[in-house]
Amino acid sequence: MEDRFFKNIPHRTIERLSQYRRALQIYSDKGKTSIFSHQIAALLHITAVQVRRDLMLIGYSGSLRKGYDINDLITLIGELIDSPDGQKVAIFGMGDLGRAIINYFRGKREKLKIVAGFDTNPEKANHEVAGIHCYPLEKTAEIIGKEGIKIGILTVPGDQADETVRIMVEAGIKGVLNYTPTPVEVPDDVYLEEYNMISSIEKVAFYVKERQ
Amino acid sequence: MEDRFFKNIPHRTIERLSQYRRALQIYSDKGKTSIFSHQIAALLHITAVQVRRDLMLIGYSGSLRKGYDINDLITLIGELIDSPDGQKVAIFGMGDLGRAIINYFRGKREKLKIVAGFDTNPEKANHEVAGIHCYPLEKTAEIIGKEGIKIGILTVPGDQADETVRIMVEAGIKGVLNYTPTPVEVPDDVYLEEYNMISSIEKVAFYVKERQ
DNA sequence: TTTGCACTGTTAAATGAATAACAAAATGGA
DNA sequence: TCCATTTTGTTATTCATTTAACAGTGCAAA
Ligand SMILES: NC(=O)c1ccc[n+]([C@@H]2O[C@H](COP(=O)([O-])OP(=O)(O)OC[C@H]3O[C@@H](n4cnc5c(N)ncnc54)[C@H](O)[C@@H]3O)[C@@H](O)[C@H]2O)c1
Ligand SMILES: NC(=O)c1ccc[n+]([C@@H]2O[C@H](COP(=O)([O-])OP(=O)(O)OC[C@H]3O[C@@H](n4cnc5c(N)ncnc54)[C@H](O)[C@@H]3O)[C@@H](O)[C@H]2O)c1
Repeated sequence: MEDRFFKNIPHRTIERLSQYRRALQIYSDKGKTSIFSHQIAALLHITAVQVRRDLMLIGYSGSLRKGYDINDLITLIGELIDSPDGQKVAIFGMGDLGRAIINYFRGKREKLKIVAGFDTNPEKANHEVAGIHCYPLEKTAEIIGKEGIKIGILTVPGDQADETVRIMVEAGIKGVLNYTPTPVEVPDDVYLEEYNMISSIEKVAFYVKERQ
Repeated sequence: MEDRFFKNIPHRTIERLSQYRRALQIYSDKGKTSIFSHQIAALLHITAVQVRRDLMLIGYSGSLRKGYDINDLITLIGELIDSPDGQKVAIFGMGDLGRAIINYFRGKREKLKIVAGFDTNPEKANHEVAGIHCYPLEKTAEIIGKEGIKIGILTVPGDQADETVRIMVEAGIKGVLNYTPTPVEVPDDVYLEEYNMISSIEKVAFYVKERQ
């Protein structure tokens, strides 16, 4: 019932909720306790109407004169998008990007923790890399199963992406974030998000060119 | 006239064109010379209709029995999204992420080159970092102007993002790709793209949770 | 030939998302 | 006390994008 309710929140709204939380956190750190829709909007370069509409969809009400209570809203967004017991994340490929992500992620989100890494390089496997234990790829099924890890970030070389994601899925990973430039295949019950940095830069380059 | 024509190609199509090119390159490397719409579609997890529609919009025709000529299509996409003379890119913040991007980007795209880096850290400024010359931030206006750099990638610490982007824009940058978790402000004539890695992971985590 | 098949290319319809429009409520000041 | 102002919450409308429908075409096999 409640699940149903959450299910038909637009994908774009889900993305924005995560961004609202981040922006709200910054405001909160400055000592603010409440915020207006147009202030949130200005931070994210969207309209105030859109902010109000999103908050309406998640059933949050602000007060007419003070706007939205920052801490309440952060809590509510957390209840909606976080898992109550937290979720564990593993990194596949402990190279430059993998390490950068681990360092960046550390301590950022309480409910979402990187707990293991996997690499084929024998110099990395069975050692700590950036403070995370790195396992050899063969141990994937064992560790993923034992730890109950459901989310994997893929940062292996492009030509290893297909094979690695196959191993991940077989081991029980249900959500893959692929930073490789190689598009990969997953079964229907696995959620896949691909991010291609080159495309982002090319898009910026295209619109810069077009505007001149 | 021709510009007009390109202008009303949907933003999402522009994003996909860049991805088509990448996927086509992989196919081409395998020795293939032609490809069907449904094959391109399978690679990118979209429908064949959408591929055909996109290609229609850019005015490319395939042959009925062989599909699309891979090299022709790569060339055409290049003519559309690349600048004929190439575009130069600068990185602001030569830390873990900045270096990873430089290494990753090297030699990937002929028409899009990272040619300079900027950092406030005196140990980095005036040295080579990952094979790119790193300038102190004060030199931004001079170098950006002299080199004619129009695109900047922002990888400084979050609390430096606002100030750094101000300096970039003042120096003449017309397209910003912001990898900082801090949303930034740019004037109307500057194209801004923001990517927030935490939001991507949170989105994956959300949909994994919801499906259980 | 002719028929069936596997494609492409294009127009039409449906879906999804953002924006606009506006009613309702609380506050502070006239 | 009442009015103007400011902001929320919600429905209606517009806009963008995807998906569906289908006509057209060339090839291969009968
Ligand atoms: N560095 C960047 O900024 C950047 C940006 C976007 C995308 N990418 C992509 O991310 C991926 C990683 O980039 P990187 O710069 O970290 O490369 P890297 O070479 O530094 O790291 C790759 C790591 O994966 C390990 N590895 C190789 N095969 C493996 C396998 N089958 N299973 C597990 N681990 C394996 C290697 O030992 C190495 O540690 C690449 O696909 C790259 O194209 C990188
Ligand atoms: N590392 C990641 O995987 C990752 C992922 C997503 C986002 N980010 C974000 O990217 C940014 C950089 O991350 P990082 O891991 O490379 O951090 P880092 O600390 O390794 O690098 C930051 C670099 O910026 C330089 N710097 C500081 N102030 C500057 C200024 N005003 N102008 C120019 N240079 C300046 C520093 O000297 C340092 O070299 C951060 O905002 C981080 O949140 C990082």
